Amino acid sequence: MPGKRLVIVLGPTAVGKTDYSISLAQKYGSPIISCDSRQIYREMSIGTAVPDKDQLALVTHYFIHSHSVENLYTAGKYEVEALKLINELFEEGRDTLVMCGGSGFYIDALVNGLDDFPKTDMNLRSELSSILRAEGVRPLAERLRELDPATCAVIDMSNGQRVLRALEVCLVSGRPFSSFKTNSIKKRDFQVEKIGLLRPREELYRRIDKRVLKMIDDGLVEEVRSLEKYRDLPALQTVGYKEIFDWFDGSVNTLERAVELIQRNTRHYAKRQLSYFRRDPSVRWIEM
RNA sequence: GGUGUCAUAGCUCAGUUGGUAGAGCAAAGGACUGAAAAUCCUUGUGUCCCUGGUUCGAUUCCCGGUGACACCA
Repeated sequence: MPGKRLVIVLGPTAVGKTDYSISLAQKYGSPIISCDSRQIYREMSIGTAVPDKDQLALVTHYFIHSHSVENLYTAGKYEVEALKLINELFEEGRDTLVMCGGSGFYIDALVNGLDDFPKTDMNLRSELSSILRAEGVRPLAERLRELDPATCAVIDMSNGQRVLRALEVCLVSGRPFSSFKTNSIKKRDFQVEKIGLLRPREELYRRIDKRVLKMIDDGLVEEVRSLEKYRDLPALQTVGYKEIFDWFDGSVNTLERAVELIQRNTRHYAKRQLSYFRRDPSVRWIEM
């Protein structure tokens, strides 16, 4: 598809991606394809800072509130579903599409593609997870060392989640995790343009602090209460939800303290997003 | 006003039997192939409150000062 272009608006949380992407989408007459691993869940709204009703009315948004926390969602699924949608929209005759989001791994999955790994066995995963919880990474790391030394040389062996995933793939497939990695970039039928939004750190942190207070005013506590039954699902391992759950069960003493923790953890998150995006030389940065 | 305790990293504090100091948190940097708002790694020079004394050497001991807190008046 010559001349087709996907413009991706990315950046740290609270930098102002939503507003920016809406004006861009209006300019190009494009819908917005969201690329956010949490706004995708229909049960979560306030704590994930989804675009509000008025904003959603201005431009069609995809992958906002489109899935349920009850079903595990992954970057791999996103790659397949988003790519399908994008190709359909281009086939309708559009030249430019706007994508917006802060989930760097999802963006990479869409733009470069992930390798084909075997399907996850959830029973095996929960078995390995309980070993990780009870005994730490070591037993998993030792098994991985036998099955896939090449991966051990490359990944951070103190990262339980990484070790677990590699081991899981080895056990499910009977092949080393590393043997699935091709280091290739999948071909896409469109050009990709990445726009990164930036603000001075202090200003970004002020915006984060302020937005968290607004979430509380908007009823975050009630939203989290309504999701208590989902507490252990991966989707609810999310800044803004974890801390309120901790307040419910008393491991955090006061709501004020929970709010402080949400603000701090959101700052940490923004920082991680920045270090993820900064290493991508294809991003064109714009100072807000 | 008197007596006592304390004063060390942005914060909370350890410590140095006298040889110029280190934890947690904060903060900063980084990694990332299906949980990614997840998960993991790295980074600690600071007038050790100020002045003077003792000493080869004082952040450490002593005198005085300043400030905070507590108790007594």
